[in-house]
Amino acid sequence: MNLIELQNRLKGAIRAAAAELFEIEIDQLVTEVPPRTELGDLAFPVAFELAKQIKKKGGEKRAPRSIAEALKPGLEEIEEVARVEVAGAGYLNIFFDRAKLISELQSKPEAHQDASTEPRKLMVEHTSINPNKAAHIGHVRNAVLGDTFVRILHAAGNAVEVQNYIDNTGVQVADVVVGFMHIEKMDLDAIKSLDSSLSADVPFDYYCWNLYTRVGAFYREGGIGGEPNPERLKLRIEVLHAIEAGNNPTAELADYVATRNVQQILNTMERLGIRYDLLARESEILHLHFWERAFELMKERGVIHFQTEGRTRGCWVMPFESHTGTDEHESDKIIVRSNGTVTYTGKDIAYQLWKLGHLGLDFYYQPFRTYDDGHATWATTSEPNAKAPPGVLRPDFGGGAIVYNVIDSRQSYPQEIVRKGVAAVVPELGEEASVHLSYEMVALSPAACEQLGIGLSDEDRKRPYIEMSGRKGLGVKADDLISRLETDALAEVQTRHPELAAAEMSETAHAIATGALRYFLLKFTRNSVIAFDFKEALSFEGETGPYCQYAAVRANSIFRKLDEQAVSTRSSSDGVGPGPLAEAATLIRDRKQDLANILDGESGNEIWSLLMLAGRLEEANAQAAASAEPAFLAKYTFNLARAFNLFYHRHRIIAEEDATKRAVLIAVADYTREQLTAALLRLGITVPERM
RNA sequence: GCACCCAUAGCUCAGUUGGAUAGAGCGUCUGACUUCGAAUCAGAAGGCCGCAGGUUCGAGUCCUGCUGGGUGCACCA
Repeated sequence: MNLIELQNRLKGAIRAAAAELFEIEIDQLVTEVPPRTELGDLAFPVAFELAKQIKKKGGEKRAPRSIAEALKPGLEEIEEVARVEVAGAGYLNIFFDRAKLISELQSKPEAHQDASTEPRKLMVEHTSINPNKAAHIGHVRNAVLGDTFVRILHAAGNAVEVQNYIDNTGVQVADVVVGFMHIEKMDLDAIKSLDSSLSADVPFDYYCWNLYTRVGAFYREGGIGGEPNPERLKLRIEVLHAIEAGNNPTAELADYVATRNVQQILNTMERLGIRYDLLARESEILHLHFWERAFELMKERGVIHFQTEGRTRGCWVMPFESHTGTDEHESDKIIVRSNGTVTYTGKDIAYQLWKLGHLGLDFYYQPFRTYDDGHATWATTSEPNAKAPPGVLRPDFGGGAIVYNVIDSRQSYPQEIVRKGVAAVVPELGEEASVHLSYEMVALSPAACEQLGIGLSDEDRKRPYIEMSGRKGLGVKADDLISRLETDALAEVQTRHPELAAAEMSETAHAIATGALRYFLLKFTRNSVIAFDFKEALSFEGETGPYCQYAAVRANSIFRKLDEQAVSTRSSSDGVGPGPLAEAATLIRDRKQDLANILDGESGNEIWSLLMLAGRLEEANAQAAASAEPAFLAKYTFNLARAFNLFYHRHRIIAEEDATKRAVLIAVADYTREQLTAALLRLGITVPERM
């Protein structure tokens, strides 16, 4: 028995009563948590809705309170319900049988397997950083959002495939290649020897970050702000064509640069506990002719048509009536240019069709990286005979039932076109199969810019935030920030726990740093712009990841102490005993009457409300999954940690003299730490031994 | 010009498909370490929820208009 099951039973009882008494089918039954525990554990404002329905149906006017009274008896029959009160204008407030429920909540675990009997697979694409430079904090928001959402979907019982799209043939990679070839005058061998000679301060992706900003200036006369230099811009086109064609020294060089950056980015993400199943590379979408197939499908189904006149003469366009055209802007979206080349959106439709299992073509695959725990990240390849080491089993990639694309909100227009295009090609899929999991950008606060030594104009200083730009090299690099968090955390650990071994110290510092950064990026809802601020991001106090970790660490230390006590008392006798948790469980099972007294009244309410909050993890998770909003789970986790810290302060658990009360406190603390640890794990945050 | 997003405490943000007295964190002020560790807790102060209408038993939440800010609308990716 968990709270969701209990809630469903209550809903069932209300539905049955409404059907029987008023002949009304309730489609949406709202539940609510009363503002204070004294008002009950669960509330239904259903009588208001029923009053409306009854009036509409028969014209009879009936007071919500009397409707609530009529529904009451059916609810009171349920075993775990102690009593039901009608409150306010007509709320149905449910009070659970606390003594009964506390022992039932103890008997876990809740297996979700029954929910996931359907074979459908969900797919999440996230990170997808252009492989031409190091990751910055904005990229990390994308990755953390995506990774956390994957964990939430998993916890809800879904099969999930994680993809990271690698645009290894695009202009951004081409620009860095131009930098290496035409600014640095390097060939592939020179780049390789440079790569192996780089220091840890400036690894390959950092080097590319700097080079990329120099290319921006290189394209203009006299540097940034100057007129475009057509001769040099032609180099970009040349490189781009060479990369697309493949099988030439430039393409080989580009492949090395892109692959090395992907490796570096994967290293960065590994620091945050983020991994992928598949790296889908644009080079294969190109070379395996995914676009050509999608083009055929789109022509067949009449999704696009050839323009014979007007400004877009010679192009294949997709009509897009929801956007009205103006003099400046076309209402139709060009998919194939008049020179015959395909736009990015066209390629994206092909990729999306493959993801959903409706392209009729597949990639070849090879392992890109394997991890100690047996996990493997695969990459696409155009080599049909790609080999995998023995023992590494290839999963079936693609064919997702629903595809979530984690992409920032600036791309909502192209994403809309992809969604509509795919739905037009495969009508039975519908637009619901493609979900744009959009989020607002991470920008820099003016204060953060100054700390980075970035000069601002007076105009910029007045703005609420300044957009980061890879092109301008304007941004906080992910590895820099993580390292700084680790340094700060390590200093704290060293002063608090000088007795720990060095390895354990740095492990703890790493857990804290990851917790701080992940929580910081998750506490904002997706459509809120994060104006990055160093002070906030580097904080370990207040609403932060470390705060939540600390609550779990404290809870664990209670049980460590309890175990130590148990061991020391046992050593004098036979050396075996039931252990403190089992003892508590026995007391809870046998002393129902004492239990009821302890859980009653003001002090009982306070203990009980923590247990109820801890019991709502799955509910919070389900809501986070349904609304694709990881922040919801982050807020829940923080609130649970906060409630535990309060509980921790009010009760001396180990020193409690009343045996039954002690058992209750132990049971509640144990249940809370389990739920809190599980919640944190879904946010990708681990709980260290000590901190 | 058109589309989408945002506006809630001094600052940064929550506020679940409309529900009971609008909540956190930071900052400010006051207090709590003989402890299961103070990366903590308690208390105080701080709100015409951008403005004006509307819908209804009920609106921070839904609708319309307005104001102010952001983003997008390439034969770029």
